[in-house]
Amino acid sequence: MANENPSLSERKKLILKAIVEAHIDGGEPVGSKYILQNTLMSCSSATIRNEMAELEQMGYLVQPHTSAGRVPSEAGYRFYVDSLVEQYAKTTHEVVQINHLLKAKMSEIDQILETASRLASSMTNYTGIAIKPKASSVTMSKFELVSIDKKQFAMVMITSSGAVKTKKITTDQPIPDGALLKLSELMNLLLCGLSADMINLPIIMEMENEMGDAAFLVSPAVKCVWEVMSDIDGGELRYSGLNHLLKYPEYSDTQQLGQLLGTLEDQDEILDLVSETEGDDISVVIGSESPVKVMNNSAFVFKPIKKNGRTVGVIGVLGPRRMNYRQVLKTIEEIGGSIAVMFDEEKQLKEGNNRKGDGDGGK
Amino acid sequence: MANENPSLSERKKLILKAIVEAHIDGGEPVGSKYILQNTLMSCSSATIRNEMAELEQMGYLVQPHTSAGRVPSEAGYRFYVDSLVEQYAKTTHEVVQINHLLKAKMSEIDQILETASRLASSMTNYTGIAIKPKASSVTMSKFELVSIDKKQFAMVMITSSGAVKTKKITTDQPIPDGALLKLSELMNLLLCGLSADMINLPIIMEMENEMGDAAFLVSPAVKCVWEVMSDIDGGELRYSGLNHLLKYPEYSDTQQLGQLLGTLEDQDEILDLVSETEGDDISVVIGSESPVKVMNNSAFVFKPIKKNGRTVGVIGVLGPRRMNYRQVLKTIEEIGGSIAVMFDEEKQLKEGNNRKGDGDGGK
DNA sequence: ATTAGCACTTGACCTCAAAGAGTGCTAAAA
DNA sequence: TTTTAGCACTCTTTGAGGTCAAGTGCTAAT
Repeated sequence: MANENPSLSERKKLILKAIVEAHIDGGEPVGSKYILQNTLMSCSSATIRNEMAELEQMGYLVQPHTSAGRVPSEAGYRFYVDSLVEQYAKTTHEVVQINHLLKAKMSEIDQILETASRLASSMTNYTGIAIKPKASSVTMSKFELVSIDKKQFAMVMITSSGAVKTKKITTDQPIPDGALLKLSELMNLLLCGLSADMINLPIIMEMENEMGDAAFLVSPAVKCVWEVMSDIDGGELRYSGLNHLLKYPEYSDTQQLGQLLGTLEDQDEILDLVSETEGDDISVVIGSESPVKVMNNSAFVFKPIKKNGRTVGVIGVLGPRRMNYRQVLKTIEEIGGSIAVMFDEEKQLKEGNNRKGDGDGGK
Repeated sequence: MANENPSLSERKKLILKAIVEAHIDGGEPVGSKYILQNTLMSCSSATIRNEMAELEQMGYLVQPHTSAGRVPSEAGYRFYVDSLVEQYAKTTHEVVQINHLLKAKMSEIDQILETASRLASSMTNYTGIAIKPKASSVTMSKFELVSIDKKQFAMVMITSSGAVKTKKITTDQPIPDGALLKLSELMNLLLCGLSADMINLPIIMEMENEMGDAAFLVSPAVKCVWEVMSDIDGGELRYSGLNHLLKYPEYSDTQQLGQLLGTLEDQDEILDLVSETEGDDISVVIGSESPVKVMNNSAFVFKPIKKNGRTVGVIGVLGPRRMNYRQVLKTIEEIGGSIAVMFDEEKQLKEGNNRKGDGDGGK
């Protein structure tokens, strides 16, 4: 297939590499003069031109038009990539961060909001937005430990708001018989009702003390609890269906679109905008009614999602100012309503339970 | 604030509404003649022009330039939206679907892939892609039921691949004492090792028979199991960081960008492209090397994610053909490696366990 | 084999005029 | 007093023509 690769002279390789990298960098055709200046070549531009002409004949370069510089062809990129492919090496530094992020799971609310955003986008053909404001003061109301095998168990946590969280925990040593039962009793006794910052060293030490020879289980378990609780906190903004915006000529100016997206990335501005608008009902922000300047040509329809009276998120739709408000309003109302119903069902059941048998895991 | 709203004559309202809707539809300034033709107005264009002039003076309309039609101003949209806001009503038909989608949770693999895609995008400044191919033959290896309150319990399921799934189940009637224990025994006995399509009516009937007066628990529980198992199946494609593409002049042509995104939405083409390329290693598809025509100016770097020897997903980066291959290759390799390590840890632990004590939840 | 110099090609950019769309205004009609 | 018809006016859009700069290919000299 690519049989002539080895037949490239060293200088040709150097020139090809220089062209590819220059083009990657700048995006424009690169001329002989540019190469001369940006690489340490001991020859003139004419020589480079000759080599370039040959490289073009071989199929590695392409001229967009007669008097433009050269651009790498597919084969050119292919050669570059193939000769590069052995070179990359892991930078262990970044790997740690990757690992951390990968292991962080999505919370339940996150998932609902994400799905809602996706839904809103696909139903309206605009961009769906989901915002999770900074929540706080989550506590656990019940723990349950489920053995998976000798060295693994799952921790099931039920939060004060009734959400069920699962974490899988892996230990170095085999788990002694009965240790899980003991640990779960202990956690239900000591950790229920505590917010993340109330779990401190004395509590952990007491737990380790009580656990005896299975004390090694305490640290990872508590760490898990802590992670889950802090996972629930933290404001975030998700959007989906950006591609829909491209259909509208308002955003054919890539500049503006880029700015708008930048604003979305920033998050803070949108979060401000949303938190400014109080009330449970659906809101419509049109153009410069918002403090965000970039949104001059856009409109933003959104609705807070309440759970037990507290705002747990916002879902919405972002589109051109001339968006189909009728449809969007309907859709957001529907999705918001659906989520509210979901939460309401949970709430009613919990209240019913509180009235009948409170304090089953009491502290 | 908007005090003069009621002072609009009926005809003005009608015209304003027509202009807003025409503009929503077409995106261009709308002239008097157009309105005359597209609404059933019994007057001439001159009359409409007069009204439009007045509406403009009132601030509801705006002329981009002297000889263009009118475009609704912010106030115009505001008036339209406000007068519309009471009108939207729920179409209960769609609500059902919304509910269904909202309640579907993300699987663990999904979350990892999603995070990976996000990571890849933010680390490379191109578009991150995560693909979950059609998986199959998931079975459950253990069930555990955890009571939440009188009418709610959580079902913890451990799949054959070791993933932990949780579903919360809400019942109409209070759950009899001991019923959960019985049900969990029954499920562990009858459902372990079965794939989704092997759970059939006879099994369910036997379970209901065994459960006696708590038979009402069986149906929702089995349904849940089934949902979780089919949630794990099904190919899907996620991408994130589309906005990064806007930075590159290759995609400043909104047309092309739109087509490319359309291809991504289609999913099938990309799924084909990926499944065609076999092997564990990182792949680079440059431009028209791929069968997808739209990708002429683009390149796609991806790597399959294996778990226990089976491909469970693909992560990758999509960008302009002149992407920074060095960086992208490195990043994908890193993320892929991190995921592999995560899976490997799980695998090793499971194997260690299998050797020592297999069949703890045996059937 | 390399280099210097020059003619040549071609897209980018600017200007200008013609065309087209839609208005505002005025005067007549209802 | 309100509506309508007609017409001049304004402003964008489009395409043609012309200049400019970039970068090449080629030839002749080193």
